[in-house]
Amino acid sequence: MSFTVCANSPSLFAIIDGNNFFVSCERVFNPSLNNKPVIVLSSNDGCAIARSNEAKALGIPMAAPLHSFSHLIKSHDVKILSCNFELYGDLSNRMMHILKTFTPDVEVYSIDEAFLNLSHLPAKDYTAFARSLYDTLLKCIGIPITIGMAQTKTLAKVANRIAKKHRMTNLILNTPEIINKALAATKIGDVWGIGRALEPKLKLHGIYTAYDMAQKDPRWARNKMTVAGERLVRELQGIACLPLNTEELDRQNIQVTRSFGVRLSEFDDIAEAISSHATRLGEQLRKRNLLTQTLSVFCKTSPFSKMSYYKGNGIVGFDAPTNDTRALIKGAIQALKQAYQAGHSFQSAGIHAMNLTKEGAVTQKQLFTETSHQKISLTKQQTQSKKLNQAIDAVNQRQGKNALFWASNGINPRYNVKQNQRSPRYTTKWDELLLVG
DNA sequence: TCTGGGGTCCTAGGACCC
DNA sequence: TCTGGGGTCCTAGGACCC
Repeated sequence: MSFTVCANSPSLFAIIDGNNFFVSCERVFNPSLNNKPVIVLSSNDGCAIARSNEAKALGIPMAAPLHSFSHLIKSHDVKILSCNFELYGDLSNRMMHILKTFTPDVEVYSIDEAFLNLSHLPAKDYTAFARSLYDTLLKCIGIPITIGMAQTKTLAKVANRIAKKHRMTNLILNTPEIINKALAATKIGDVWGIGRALEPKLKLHGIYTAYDMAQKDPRWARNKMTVAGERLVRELQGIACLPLNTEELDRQNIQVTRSFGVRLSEFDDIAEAISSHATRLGEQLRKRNLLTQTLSVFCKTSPFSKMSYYKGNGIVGFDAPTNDTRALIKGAIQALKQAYQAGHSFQSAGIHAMNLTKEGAVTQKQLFTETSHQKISLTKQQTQSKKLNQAIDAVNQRQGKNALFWASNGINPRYNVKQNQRSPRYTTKWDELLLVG
């Protein structure tokens, strides 16, 4: 793998992220949650995926399963919410839109984070700019943010982390003294790019903080951690290796995975879930004008169960790349037959589309396997499928998800996830608007 | 009893070719 | 009996992120 240090890279990066983002989204429409411990749960109300500062102070860890802190919920009146990604996604879009009014050089990094290039600003204006960004987002969307600024993305992440810890709205690392102090105060496991597996390995080499890592020779890091290690050391040393990616790239793969509301054993029940996942997948592919050549499907038992763990996989390929829901469902069920094994208590199932291509591009396989006559008849069929899928998408867009659905998804499906505490989708559903009495 | 879901990048190793 | 070496492509799996 080739390795390059970025040429013409911004001389100052900012990372902006929404504080406890999902909790903050909920608080926008429900101020009674302010100043209280609040938790947002993962799909199926499984574990904590966002915590307010008050909930963090109670010692509820990230990704902790609900049952492991149920005693705290009662004793400290912790407010519990199911996740509402439609709401979070919409507020995220609004946040990114506002950021782009400040500068066009925005990289949307995740639902709650964006990198900005601030090189165009005079040095004396950095803090005022950050303050203005904070005030605007709080006023227009109601989401508090934290801003970290430094000469590389990795250092900006360090700045952001420290700012958050000290409840500051922004922090800039702009002198060697401040940078070294910040690095020394950052545990190696808290550095962006160092995960669970690398942390203990680095400690064996006497690296406990980001400062220790920054003292290493990049060649040493490459030897121990391959190209990512070399990049990390250089970034910590202030040499930008990660560019600002302002272009939104096409997805390389799309997956739809859900755990079931209850354990399922029968093939037909799991087939209904997979059929529903294939429907969601089709919607995603069409929204992005993508086609898939290959589908893989899995079903698995719970990894936490005392019973022996089972995961089955199945894979199907299509003659021509497709995003037609009917073809996807048919292929997915075929793949599930390979993955399924009777006698297990299944906990979740998923579908994964790979080898994605842009709609309109003809593959080499099509080019050489179809006569012109076949090509014309296929095109006609594809046109009909496209119209059908478009019509269904339009109805569901207007009338709500699943207003029209495929019978194979099940009339009263047993796979439905639990979402007992979901807030209204205030900003995207007319019948769920906030009412002021 | 109860433990999420959706991504990316990188490498090693096998198959295959000349 | 003696049986190369270098290249590409693909896939699985591990690591990371949010």
